[in-house]
Amino acid sequence: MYVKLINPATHGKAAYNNSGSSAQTLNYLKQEAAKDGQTATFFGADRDGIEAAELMQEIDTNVKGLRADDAKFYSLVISPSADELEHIGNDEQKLKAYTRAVMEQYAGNFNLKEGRQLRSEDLVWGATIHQDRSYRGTDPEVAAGQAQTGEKKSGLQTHIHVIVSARDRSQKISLNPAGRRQRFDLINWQTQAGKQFEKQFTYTAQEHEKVKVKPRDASRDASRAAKIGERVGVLNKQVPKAQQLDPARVQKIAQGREYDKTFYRSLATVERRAKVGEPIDNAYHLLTTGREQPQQQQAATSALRALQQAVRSGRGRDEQTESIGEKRGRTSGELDIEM
DNA sequence: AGTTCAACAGACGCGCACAG
DNA sequence: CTGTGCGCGTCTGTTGAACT
Repeated sequence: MYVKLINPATHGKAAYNNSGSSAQTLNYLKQEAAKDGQTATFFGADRDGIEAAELMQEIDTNVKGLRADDAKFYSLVISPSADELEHIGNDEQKLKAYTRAVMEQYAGNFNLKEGRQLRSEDLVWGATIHQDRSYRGTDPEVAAGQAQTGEKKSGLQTHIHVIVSARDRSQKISLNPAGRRQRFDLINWQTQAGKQFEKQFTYTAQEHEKVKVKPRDASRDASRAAKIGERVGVLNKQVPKAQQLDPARVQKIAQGREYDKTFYRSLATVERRAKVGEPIDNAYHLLTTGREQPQQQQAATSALRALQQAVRSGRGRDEQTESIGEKRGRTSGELDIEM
């Protein structure tokens, strides 16, 4: 199972521009369906047969609180492998049921304040099933002369397009699946979606059908540590004795943060200050949290904020993930989605 | 009520070093 | 040569608070 969030910026086509009306995107999906000889009707959480115009109305009016250039909706593609489609007999009803389950998971993956949970009925969304895919100019088969742009791909190519509003139904919560991982863990959702298919249809996924998470590469940690040690040494010569840093403690912080960007950014900040003779007495705090000042807690509300802060700084360092979206370096093409 | 601001941290992408 | 990963500058989304 390959579940994808389309990035309109890198995707090139205007069809996925999402900062305005959804008319363009829906129109495009309609056209594509027409090419397959289908008529594009959409389905939602609890009903079928929604017309494009109706969905457009829903999406385009569910934008209170969003700014002019903000994303108003997101385009998702749910793309089972040919084997998976085979397994369920390419059954439209099963695909709909599956999409509904995946959208339930989509809603559930948003981490909201005070542990609020969203259900799919809190979302505004609609989906449509496409049966075919065509070759694109960027496909390797086209480059190799084995296929022509626009030519239909063979085999089962059924996939599902979903349009989901960037605001919840109450228009109070922004729902951006492309943002921070603490807010919405895209990889986790994609993984869940794969497992959902296995569970829902009693299927055992093959390795290549699963989301792969690359573990962090620790092989260079030793050389990182050496470099950091050197930098701390240089830095310590630039500050008065009382402000000098304990190299071992700095190493420990670096290790704890898994040599992430926040650590390096903070280290660079401390170095810059040491160089111009500014005090660096908050160095340990800065290196540990990436923040200059501890969160002050005057009111009860800010206690919660501090807690969230602690949670944030305590986890969520990037595990490196293999690109399953539109990141550079993708060459397989096998799972690439025809829009 | 709605809008703007400031602070912050994660994501993105550039330029570079290095391996094969 | 290409591909990959690194460090870090920059961009962007999210938040609560301070403004209308």
